[in-house]
Order: sequence, then structure tokens, then C-alpha cells
Amino acid sequence: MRPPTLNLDEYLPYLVNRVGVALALRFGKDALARYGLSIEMWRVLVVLSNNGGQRQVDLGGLTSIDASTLSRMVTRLSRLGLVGRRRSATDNREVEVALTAKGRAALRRLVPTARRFEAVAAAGISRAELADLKRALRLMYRNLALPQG
Amino acid sequence: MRPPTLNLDEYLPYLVNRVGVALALRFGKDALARYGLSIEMWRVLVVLSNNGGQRQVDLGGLTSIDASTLSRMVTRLSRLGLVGRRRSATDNREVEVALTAKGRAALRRLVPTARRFEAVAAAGISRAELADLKRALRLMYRNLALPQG
DNA sequence: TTACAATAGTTGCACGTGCATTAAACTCGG
DNA sequence: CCGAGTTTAATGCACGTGCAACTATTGTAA
Repeated sequence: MRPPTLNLDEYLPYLVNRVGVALALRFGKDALARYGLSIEMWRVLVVLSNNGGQRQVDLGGLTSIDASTLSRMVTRLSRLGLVGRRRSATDNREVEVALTAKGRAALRRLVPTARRFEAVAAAGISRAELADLKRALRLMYRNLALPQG
Repeated sequence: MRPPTLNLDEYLPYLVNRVGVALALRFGKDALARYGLSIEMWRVLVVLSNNGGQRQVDLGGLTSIDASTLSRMVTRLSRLGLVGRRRSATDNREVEVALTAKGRAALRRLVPTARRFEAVAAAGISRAELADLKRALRLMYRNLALPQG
């Protein structure tokens, strides 16, 4: 009556999650902690840098962060001086969030570090393999995000 | 003075983490929630199923879960009747954790579901590509886990 | 214009987590 | 045999998170 065993070292979800957690942990502790930032905060900053100022709802959609969590996170980021909040001129419900000069400066310092972490993680993987890997990961995400399982 | 942009759709750590989170979310909400389990709890059960009864310290090492968190988690799992706790006969500090019959039964039901989720995630990826993908992920983990960065 | 619905954001609350501390049991050198 | 140091587990505490409820503003249909 033993349960069917599941070899974790061959189980794809585990392998993916494990690397994801390790990645977040390393980058979070070695680089972001000095700035008082979490990975989620870092992701918000990157999205703001790439896509420009955003309403909080849209920011939540782009980062998959809950609206209430994001509200408090933006408060913290604002307190750190990295982002600014201002109510929309056209719709008084909306809050527009944008990077400050200090936020952009923080990104200028962090992005190269992030790239180094990527290089460390990908050491020993060829360019071609890396391209395949990324393609597979994007496919997997689409497989999971779609409303059918 | 714009910060150097980081294209998230080509940034490996983001791609990996995103899939890892999606995987955990889907499996957690669609399957584990019915049993009152979290992914971390599920992982503990799988490790117990594969490696047999373990001391809490070793369980923490195998699952990368903090000792204090694990202590409380085992309390919850024990309350659910899925694992049993008993003090070691040889060392009175140690607590041995092992699956109960109910725990093994839960695994028998969950493992096939987990395999289905893996199949959904990996849809459209060939056997050869899948093998490469797993190999790359194991390598990445070693790159990150090793004490040099 | 006036109700009713939808949307954006914030806050109350319960919960799980990690860190630091504590308690108990064991190890080992003197 | 004794005492310092180590190991294992449990607990106090602060914090971030998600869900649900709530407020404020805007959209819409009669």
C-alpha cells in the first residue's frame, strides 16, 4: 500500500520552482536587501522602468501582485523615495505611479548586478541551449496561464 | 539619464520564477487546497514518501524550509492526521516525522494529479527538449546553490 | 437627473514566515 | 564526572500577504 513515488529530481515543476526560489533568494539577499527591497518591489521598479508610469491596477496586472498588497508596497517604495504617487487628472479614482530620479538611479546600479546573477545561473549553458530554454519556459507559462488545464 | 532597460521577456531569472510561481499557484489552488495543504506541505509529504521518516532537521535540509516554520508545519500536518511525530529512542532531542496511513492515502491520490499538471505544463515540448530542459535546470540550481557567486 | 452597477484604491483581519531567543538533551575535553 | 559548547526543537515577535469589506469616483440606463 505504498503511494506511487514521485522522483523529485526528475519532476519538472519541482526543478523549475527550486531554481526560481534559489534565484530570488540569492538576488534578494545579496543585492536587494542593501536597498531595503524585496524581489516583488524590484519587479515593480523594472516594470515601471520598461513601461513608464502606470496606474496601480495595471501595475498589478503586469506583475501579478494583488491590488491590496501593491497599494501597501507602493507606500513603502514611495517612503523610500523610489517612486512617486499622483492622482490622475482625468479620473480621480486612479493613482499613477512613476519612478523618481532616485528610483532610476537605483535601477542603474541594480540592472548590471541582475545581469551578473543571470550569467552566474546560466554558466555552462550554450547560447543555443539558452535560447531553447527560454523558449520552453515561455511556452510553459502560456500552458499554465491559459484558462484550461 | 534613463536606466539601462532590462527586457523581462528575455531575462532568464524572471522567466524561471514566473513559471515556478504559476506552477505552484495552479497546483496549490486546483488540487492541494481541497486537502488544506500548501505546496510546502506537499513537498514535505513527497520527501517523506520518497526518503521515509526523517528528523525535522533533515526534513528542513531536504526541503529548504526553515526549522521554525517546519516545526509549526508538522504540527498542522499532524493535526490533519497525515504525519506522525515521535521522539527518537536514541536521542531525546530529535523528533522523527513519518507518514501515517492517511498521509500515504493522500499521496496516492495527489501524485497522479501532480503528474497531470506536469504534463499540462510541458505540453508541446518534445522528450528530447524536456530532457535538456531538466538538465539545464539542475545545472542552474548547482550554479546557484554553490557558495560561490 | 437619478438610481444602480462597475471600477480604483485602501484598510481590517487572520495567517504563514523568518529571525532571534530559549529550553532541553547530548558531546567531549579536562 | 563535570562544565562548556553544540545540536534539536519550540516559541515570541514583527512583518508581508491575500481575501473580504468598505469608500470614493465614474459609467450607464431609464
